[in-house]
Amino acid sequence: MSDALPETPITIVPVPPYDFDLTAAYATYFRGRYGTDSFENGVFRRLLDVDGVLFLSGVTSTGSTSSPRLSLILKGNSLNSFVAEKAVAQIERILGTGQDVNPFYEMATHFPVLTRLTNVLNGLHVPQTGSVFEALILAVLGQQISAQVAFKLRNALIETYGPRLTIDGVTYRAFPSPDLISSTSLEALRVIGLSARKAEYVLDVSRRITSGEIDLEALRNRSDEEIIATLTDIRGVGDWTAQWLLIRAFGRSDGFPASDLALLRMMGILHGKSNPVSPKEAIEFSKRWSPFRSYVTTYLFAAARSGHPELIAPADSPD
DNA sequence: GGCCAGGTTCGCT
DNA sequence: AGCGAACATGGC
Repeated sequence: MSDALPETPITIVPVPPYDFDLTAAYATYFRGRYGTDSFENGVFRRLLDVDGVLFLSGVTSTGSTSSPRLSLILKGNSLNSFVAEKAVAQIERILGTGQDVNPFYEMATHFPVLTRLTNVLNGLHVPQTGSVFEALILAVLGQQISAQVAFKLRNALIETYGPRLTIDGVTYRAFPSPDLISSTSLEALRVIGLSARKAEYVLDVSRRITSGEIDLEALRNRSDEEIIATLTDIRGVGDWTAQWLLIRAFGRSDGFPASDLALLRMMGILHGKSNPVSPKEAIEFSKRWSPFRSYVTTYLFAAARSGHPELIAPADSPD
């Protein structure tokens, strides 16, 4: 028997409730296509880099939110059961299938503002990035500038440095590894639109990872506090970036990017104000949502981006 | 044309 | 500790 499994569908059973459409849409920032990922016509695709070998994954839903089931098809040149297993694990993490949102929903029943979000966005899990490095670079590129510009910079970086694989006439890209970025120059990074400062951050962290000085993946076993301390020692990483990584790379439940302008504005609206709350107020207020602030943050952004801005409104009764 | 966007660092008090 | 400037680009 052969251990090759080309194009054999693999079944994944997420922890319910799980809304595949919503979660996959979030993974592509509700844009359909975002760098390495696409979600079009019900198919989520991503080019995976498994130990340097590239595979195209295609995921579709074959179940429902309350009884979820996903079908995964892998395509690549050297597919065998060993790498397939790793690829499945990656997809499960990226699509957050193993997360259990029920404890969060239980807490949400105590807060009208949250109940509204969890009702409409029922089954949204928090998508994860392919690696901690990927989340870090995407976050640095997104610092301060508008989502529009961040989109452009991120795509340009992936286009320029991401390894590619062509399947059925379509070229897909994976996220560039630290060593692929390490060998570039500040000038080359500036050409694709990065500021001198962002270029320094990106190059610096890539080289420190390549040299072995930093091991971001090793942080997965550490506490939230240790992760934040280690990350914020890296040039270019402040509290905002570290908190976003807790949410999107480490899958922690209580990340909260308190200096995020969009988040502060949304929380201002929840308070019935037209101006943003201060980071201090936001942290104070958010304590009642602990330890599920990653979910609150994700659901607020999902509401704003997915065509449900009305969900972000003051509660009828105070929280 | 100016100002601000899903921040961070650096160089001042 | 706390504050202001600089940073790149695009949209209003």
